[in-house]
Amino acid sequence: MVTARNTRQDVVEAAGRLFAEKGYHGTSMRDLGRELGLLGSSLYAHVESKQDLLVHVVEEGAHLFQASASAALAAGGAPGGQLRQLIAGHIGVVLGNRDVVRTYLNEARMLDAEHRSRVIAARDTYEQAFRHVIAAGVTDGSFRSDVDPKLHSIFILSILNAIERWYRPEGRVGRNRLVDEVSDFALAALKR
Amino acid sequence: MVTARNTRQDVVEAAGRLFAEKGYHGTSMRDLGRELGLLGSSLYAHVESKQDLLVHVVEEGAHLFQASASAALAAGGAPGGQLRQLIAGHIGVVLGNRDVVRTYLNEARMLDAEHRSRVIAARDTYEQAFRHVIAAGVTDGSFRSDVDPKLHSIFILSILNAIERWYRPEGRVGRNRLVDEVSDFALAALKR
DNA sequence: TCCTTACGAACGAACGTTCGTTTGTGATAG
DNA sequence: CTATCACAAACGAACGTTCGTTCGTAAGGA
Repeated sequence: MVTARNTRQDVVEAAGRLFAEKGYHGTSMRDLGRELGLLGSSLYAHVESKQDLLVHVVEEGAHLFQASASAALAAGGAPGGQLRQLIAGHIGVVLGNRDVVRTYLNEARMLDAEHRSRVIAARDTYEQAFRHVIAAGVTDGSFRSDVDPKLHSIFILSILNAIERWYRPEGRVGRNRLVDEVSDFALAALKR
Repeated sequence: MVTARNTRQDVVEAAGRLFAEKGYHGTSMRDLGRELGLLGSSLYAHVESKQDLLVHVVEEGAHLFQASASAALAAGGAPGGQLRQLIAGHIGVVLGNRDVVRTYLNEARMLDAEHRSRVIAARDTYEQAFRHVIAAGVTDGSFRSDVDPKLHSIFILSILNAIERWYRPEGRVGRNRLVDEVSDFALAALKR
């Protein structure tokens, strides 16, 4: 394949980029075409509709996080270490797929009701991974007994999901340092 | 018959509501008119432009947070207590002005470059309040010496700004409990 | 020869906004 | 107490533009 023609994946990627930057409703099909050197109408050779593009980007985001949680939990180990794994995995997904993640976090509410509720369900499942690890730590005594697993998982995920809003890879905080800082911050409130 | 006529403030309020719910670009002037029982064109008796509406809602949000920080710091006291005041104030603003805050947090990036940079500057000033209180706590020895004030203020603000995304006033977590949980979570990572 | 890719014109709908007109209301003058 | 007036609020048609999408057609590799 020599010719630099565009594939469906190219379109979805560009959509993730523009949706992240200008929002779903702030991005037109003609904008998206321009990003790929095409006319807006040409995109319909690759994609069913604009909404279809959003669905694909958001579902890719959901899948990335789900896969990350599965990998983090598969290793097993003590709750403290597992939580660190979950945090490191989440940060890896955010930093490795910024546009997809931004779209996943900010534009999922623009989906039609059916797709949106599936995404919300996926998010809840993902949050459960954090909740369960924290609850396990409370049960086995490695975390404080007055910890509310649901609230703490929300707090930790709030920090993790905000990273795309402020983090700059070229800044003074490296990726490993970021993982450590977030983990230490989260665990300080949990450790007995 | 008492015709409930609309004022400029009514329009701005309704705009905050719809911008929060469907996003700036997802809200049309006709949507906004319908919300008030008007035609879209009638709004121009109260407002210069759609962008103008966004400016007013976002600047109201910026002002609310700024006023909250001023009030929290005016009381003085130890860094730990001041941080609690900042957190309580922030949560008060979020819970008392949900739509304005949601628009402030999510739609400010849709502003034109000039207004957007002013909002970013205001946000940075607000974050400085948190940074300075944390730095003061490090200096006077009430917080751990290896705390990075900038990172920790970002983490705390991440938790605070995410509240509008998940908190339900009718849920099991009351407002005072929320303030306590967030404060304890934040201070656990700071206390030596 | 297919099949994929892209074009470019065109569609109807919706967009933000303008404008001349109508409506209701409160103040004022007789 | 009523008639008149000014004015803000709202209407509704219309503007030029952009929207998402469709379709017939052309090009070029497999």
